[in-house]
Amino acid sequence: MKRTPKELDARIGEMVERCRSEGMNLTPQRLVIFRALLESEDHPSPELLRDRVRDQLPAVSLATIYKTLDVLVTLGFAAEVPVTGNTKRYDGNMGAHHHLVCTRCGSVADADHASLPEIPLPRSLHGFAPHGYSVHVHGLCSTCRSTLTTPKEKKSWPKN
Amino acid sequence: MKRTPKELDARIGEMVERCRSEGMNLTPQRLVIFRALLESEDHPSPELLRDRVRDQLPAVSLATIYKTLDVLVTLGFAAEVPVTGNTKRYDGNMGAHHHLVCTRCGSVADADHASLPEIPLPRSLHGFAPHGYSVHVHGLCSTCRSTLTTPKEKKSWPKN
DNA sequence: ATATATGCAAAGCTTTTGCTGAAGA
DNA sequence: TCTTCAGCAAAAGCTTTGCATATAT
Repeated sequence: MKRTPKELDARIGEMVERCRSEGMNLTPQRLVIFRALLESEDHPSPELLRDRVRDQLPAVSLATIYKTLDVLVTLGFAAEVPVTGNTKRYDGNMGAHHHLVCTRCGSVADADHASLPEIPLPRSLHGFAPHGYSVHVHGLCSTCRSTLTTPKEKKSWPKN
Repeated sequence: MKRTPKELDARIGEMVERCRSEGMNLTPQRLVIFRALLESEDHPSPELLRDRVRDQLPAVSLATIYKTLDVLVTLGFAAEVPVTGNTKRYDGNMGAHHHLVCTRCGSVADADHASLPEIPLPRSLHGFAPHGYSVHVHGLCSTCRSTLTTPKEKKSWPKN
């Protein structure tokens, strides 16, 4: 998610306020991790996020990354992204938006909610009461599109 | 996904054909697991799927469940569902459809693609070449809606 | 000063892998 | 008979937890 420095600072300010009002400590780890998440546009995994803050927090532990992400999710400043695969991935963009999922490399990019036409949700869907939605668009990201001449290796059968 | 016995048998027939044409063995495990997946409407995890086939395959191992699901995904007869949480979940419904995600219990139900208005996808989205989409509707499932007065368990589906 | 958080290491789960006996074709 | 597969157990990978120390307020 693109963010101006101003928006970024504003968001961090909200988070600072919220930590105070919740009686939580404002640690450098939390600030740096939150900022790194906000500056990421690729829904990083906890491990990747650790790599991104390592220059600022050389001794940070993965456990702290996990705990901080939990805090951010609980406070409503981050969300876990629904993905396939074995690792969690997080999003610091809490506005309504869609996901562009590359079927070739698995990348997940955000697209503004306004980039697709609005869907009028019915009052009820088979007894389900909808209250919002996001579209998962699948296709090819620009990187994969430009390397299409190098076909992805076909999966061979499990040889046990 | 609702399926008539006829559709179910047809689908299993396709899978049988495909196994043969690929030179793969048609084992009772594969048939039973695939059938159980097709009969599930809740996007079961591998472990839950094992529980569901245990009466027919008392000695089945979790490893076989995993391997079979891999095979089904590779052949295009199943798909991993993008979800949050720590366990994979699978879908035997390969037609275009949407997902109704309950924000209270974490259940994921299918909704026919026709249950929501069609979105005209642009040719390109920020360099991304779309080729399909599904909508993740979030809200309350009918079960959670009717038990809203009973704020008992928080989340029952994913174990975390 | 006191409550809260970090970092470490260990534990807990989920998923994958190597191997051997069993079974499908 | 000749592959391929199931089941087991071990390994690998991701996430959570307990605890002692360090830090924020």
